[in-house]
Parts: sequence; structure tokens; C-alpha cells
Amino acid sequence: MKQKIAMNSNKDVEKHSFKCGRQKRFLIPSILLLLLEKPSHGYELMEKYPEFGFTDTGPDAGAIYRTLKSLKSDGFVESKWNTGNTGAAKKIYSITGKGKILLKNWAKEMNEKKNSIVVFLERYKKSNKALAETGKKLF
Amino acid sequence: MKQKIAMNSNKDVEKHSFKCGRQKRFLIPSILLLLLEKPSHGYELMEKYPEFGFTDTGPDAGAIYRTLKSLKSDGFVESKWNTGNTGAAKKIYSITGKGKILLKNWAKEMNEKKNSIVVFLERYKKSNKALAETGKKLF
DNA sequence: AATCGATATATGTTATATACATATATTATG
DNA sequence: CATAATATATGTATATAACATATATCGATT
Repeated sequence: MKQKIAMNSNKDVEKHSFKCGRQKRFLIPSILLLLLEKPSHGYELMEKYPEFGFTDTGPDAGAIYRTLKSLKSDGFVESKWNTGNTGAAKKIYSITGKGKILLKNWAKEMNEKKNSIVVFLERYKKSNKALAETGKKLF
Repeated sequence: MKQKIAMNSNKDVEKHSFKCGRQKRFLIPSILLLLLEKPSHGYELMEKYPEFGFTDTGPDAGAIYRTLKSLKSDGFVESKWNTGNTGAAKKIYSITGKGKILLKNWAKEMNEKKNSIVVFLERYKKSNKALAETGKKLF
């Protein structure tokens, strides 16, 4: 018979889960990559950001605009107002040469992080397999 | 001639780099996996943690002990004092059934995060390739 | 023409894991 | 016996994620 352990819908699980603390949402590289693909404005980036799947909670509008502002002030992106079209005026952002280098650095480090996760998961799998072989129940 | 852009050793790069903000150091799942492999104590976990490669700055002793204390108070690990050996008394921690389930959840979510990074990196690669084909210089 | 939702940008506030520092005590070493 | 290593523990600062709120325009509905 399967052992049942009180676990879900509990505050303590949430506290120690993946989602605890501040998540790395990869907002900066996501914005930079989207701008590498096509110059865009805050609202559009906000809509596209979930495509990467880094979060399930959706982007935070405040975070997008603040990040764009900050990236611009340090020269990683540049912007111009789009007043031509109808609708509210849009601030169209583009990635700069400096921004492309920053994105490249991010890609390198994200790849390293990915490799670390792979190492972890393989080690976990191996450990579970070893435990199963010694007859110990996993849970 | 290769264009040189002022970039490194600058404060603004650091501010927007991968290491900006609080990194996900995967301390909780790392501790849980190490304890799944073998019951251990804080100091030993501190030494083993870098094996995963999640950081290059090394673990923070404070974080290890605080995390262990917190995991224990919620029943994910349990501990007993080891007074048998020589040396300073060690608090030997083991993973509980509840802790094993928590670790399993972490593994699932880390795998999803890994997949998102892979998607991102492939999209970045594709974008660079497309830019190269249109003759635009990447940097 | 007034209400409502979507579009679009922007600022204010709080919670918290990380990051660094410090404190304590024991054992090993030179 | 002073110093380093082992071992556990607490104090504090900080960046940013997460949530909330504010402003204004435009399009659709009533």
C-alpha cells in the first residue's frame, strides 16, 4: 500500500519549493533576444516574454518597463518614440552593439547553468536507481 | 577590423549580467540530494555543495546552516547529534520521506527550467544565424 | 456620450534569499 | 600556546521579484 504523506496545499512546502525566494526570470536576456529579433516596445515585449516559458505567472509590467529604462541608461538598448500610428504613443526599443555583447555573455552563462542542472538531474536519477536496487522504498 | 566596444571591467555590465541580483543557487535541492546519497552534517555539505557547479563563489556557511534548520523545522530532514567521534560535535542530518517528495518536485521543476533555457539558447542561435545570413554584423 | 476593456507607459512598496560579516567552541598542528 | 581547521550559529544589508497603483489613449459596447 502506498504511503500517504501530508504534503500538498501546505505552507511549508511552498516555502521550500522551486518557487521560493526570488526566481531567476531571465528577463534581461529575454528582452535582449526579442529586440535582437525585432525592435519592439514594452507592451509587446510583455506579451512575447511568456513564449520562453521561464515563468508560469506571467511577466510583470513594472519589471519590463523598469528593465528597459535601466538597460537604456547603460547603453544596451536605445529607443525612439513612435508617433506615426494610431493608439497610445509607443517607445520603440532596439538592441545596441553593447547589448549584443551582453546577450552573448548571458547565453554563455545560461548554458553553464543548464549544464549544472543536467549534472544535478543525472546524479539524482542515479541516486534513485541505486536506492531502488538496494530495495529501499523511495518515499 | 574588429570593432572594440567599451564593455568589460565596467559597473554597468555587472549590473545587468547573469550574476546580477540574487542567483538561484539551488541550495535546497542540493542539500536534499546530498542527504539522499548519505546522511551528513552542515560542514560536510558545505564542502560538497560546489560539486554541482551552481556557483563559482562557493557556498555560504550561514545559508547552509539556516537552510538545514528551516528544512528540519518543517520535517523535510531530521537530525541527531554525533558525539561518538573526536572533533567538534556534529549534527548529522538525514532526509525524510517528506524531504524525498520535495526533492522530486524540485527535480521536476529544474528539468522544466532546463528545457526553457534550451529553447532560449536555440532561439538565440537561430537569430544569430539569420542575422549572419542577411550580412549584418553581429557586434 | 458614457462606460468598459484593451493598449501603453510608469512609479510605489514589500518580502526575502542571497551575500557578507561576525561570534563561539573544539580539535589539530607547528 | 598561538594559529589554522573544523563545526555550528546569528546579525545585517541589499537587490529584485512580486504585487499594487497611477496615468492616458483608443476601440467597442450600451
